Amino acid sequence: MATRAKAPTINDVAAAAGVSRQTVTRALNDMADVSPATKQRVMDAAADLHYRPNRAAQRLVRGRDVTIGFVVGDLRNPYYPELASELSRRAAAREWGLVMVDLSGQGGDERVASVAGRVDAVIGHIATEHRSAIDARTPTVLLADDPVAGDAWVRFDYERGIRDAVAHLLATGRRRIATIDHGGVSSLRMSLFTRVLSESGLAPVAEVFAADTHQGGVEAATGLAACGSRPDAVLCFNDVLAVGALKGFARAGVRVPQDVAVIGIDGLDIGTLVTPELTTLAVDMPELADRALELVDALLSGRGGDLHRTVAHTLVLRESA
Amino acid sequence: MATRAKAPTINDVAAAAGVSRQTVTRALNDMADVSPATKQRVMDAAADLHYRPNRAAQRLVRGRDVTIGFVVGDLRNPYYPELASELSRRAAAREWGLVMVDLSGQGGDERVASVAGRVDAVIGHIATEHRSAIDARTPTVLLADDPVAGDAWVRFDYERGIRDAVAHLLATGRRRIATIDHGGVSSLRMSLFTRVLSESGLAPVAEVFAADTHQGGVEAATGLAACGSRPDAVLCFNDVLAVGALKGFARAGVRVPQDVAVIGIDGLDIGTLVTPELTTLAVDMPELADRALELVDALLSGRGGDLHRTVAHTLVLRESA
DNA sequence: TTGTAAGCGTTATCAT
DNA sequence: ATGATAACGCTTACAA
Repeated sequence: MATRAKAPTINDVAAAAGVSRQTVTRALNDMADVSPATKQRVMDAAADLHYRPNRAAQRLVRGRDVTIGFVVGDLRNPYYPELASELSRRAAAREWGLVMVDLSGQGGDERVASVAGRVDAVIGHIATEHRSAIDARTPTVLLADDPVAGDAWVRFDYERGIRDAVAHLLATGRRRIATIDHGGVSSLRMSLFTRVLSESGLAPVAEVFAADTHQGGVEAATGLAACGSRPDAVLCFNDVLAVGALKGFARAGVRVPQDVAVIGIDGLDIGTLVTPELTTLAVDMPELADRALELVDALLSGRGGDLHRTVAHTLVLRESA
Repeated sequence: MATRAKAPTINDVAAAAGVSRQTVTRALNDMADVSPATKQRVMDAAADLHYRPNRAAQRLVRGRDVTIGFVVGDLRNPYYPELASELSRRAAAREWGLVMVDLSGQGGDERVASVAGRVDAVIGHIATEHRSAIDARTPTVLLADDPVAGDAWVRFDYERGIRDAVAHLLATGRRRIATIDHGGVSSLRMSLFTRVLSESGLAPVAEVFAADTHQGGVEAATGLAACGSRPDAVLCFNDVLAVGALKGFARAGVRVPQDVAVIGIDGLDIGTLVTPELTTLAVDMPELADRALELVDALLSGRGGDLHRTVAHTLVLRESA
């Protein structure tokens, strides 16, 4: 379609039906003042030519509308759908369209660039590597742990949640604490965790890096379970990894939470699907969605003000810790 | 924005900068032949007025493009994101945009209607109640268990999968078989299951209806576990319910698969996250996505032919049965 | 009932 | 380097 010869226009239909463009519009849009016969003739001609009105043209003449793009790393990480669900609901309420782009797989850059070109604004956890793919003029709201200068963003504040988590772990007698991180270097959230831990004179007994998938969590936990001095608590980069860890430990015969406490980050629904249910640092998704859209609004309306927001994670105690 | 006074146009910028429209275009799009001074002046004026090019106009002049809408019942059921992920990838390959609409919550009808108006075609598991909200002229590809006349659709064929499942259950000595269905009346897939079962002279020992959520599954299993003559196998309407059932049984102290076998339908990733891993009737998502887009293509290009496809579910044996 | 004319906001072409 | 002048496909007055 994108490269089809040329789509029939309303003029083609008019010509085929032997009427004017106007009559076609009227017939096709069920407007008054069209004789049944003419209308039928127009409809037939349209069907015949496989005519489809050009949306861009329709919108141009009908007036402005807003579409925003939501860029996600991988739709299969439930974090994104959960956030998307909130965004979708809220965007609809403002009569904004919401386009989602999944960056997993090949050609992420192209996809980011492509969506940026089709929408009025972009929201997303956009990895640094993809940020340059976004046209500088496309209003963008970044969702990130580490704020980036020059853009509108919503950042996450783990401070309070992590302090509560550490306090909880210590209170329940955990001392051999490990982390399952993701990526090549220590993530901000894990660094923060380590720092808070050090305030109590503790240091992680292990810091393992895993692929950001369920399987990565399984493997990381398997390794941890096998290592000589097994940890008695693990903080995971996110819930997906944590759920994987739960499974890895279960397989290795390590009981959670008796032998080891497991804490995730995100507060996803899957945390309640598993047994034991996952204790996690949860983010308030509705709030996150609200903040993000609020910034989009500010960006689109050009009204200045502070384009930065912070949402805090809170500790949700369930069964795994 | 949708109702903002009126957005500044390129003409406003041109006027403000004291140049022609064309110069503005050139300056803003980094084209050649613009003096640095002029360019700067234009940029300033644009920034000043918070000018944003009208996408509809840009698209109109740049040529046709295709956007398809994917209507989902609830993004939080992992089935949808998994399918969306496939669709997204494939749509991108064809240079089609993909808009997702989550129908959960209030105002589903409006949302369906709204998206139908913004896209070139719609794909989705669209409940009968919402179908009428789609403009009759919007090409639509329905994904459903029960084919509906007059539209293009992809239907699911459980026959083979269900036969394999029944054979497996019988071969492993299960005789007291129950179902956890969803909705008010027996779903097609469950009816089929019951029918196949009857061919072996068996009938479900229980048919419970649950809310289509994880929690619904938990409750259904809890009830089944408590009932006097507990089933030794359960087929669930989908994986989300099945995972809930797994949890409900675990809580009730009923072992899976020793005491009861649990089988889901869909083949979602979450089935591998839980312990024991879920045995399920899986659908080939990539294939499903391919078929759906193939039909969209046929619809858009107006080329006739058979607009119906069938994809079969296959039994994936894991640990729960 | 139907047709004519005038845009909608942008980019492309061709002058200047 | 800059500016007229046409499109792009559609809808909405306004005529006929």
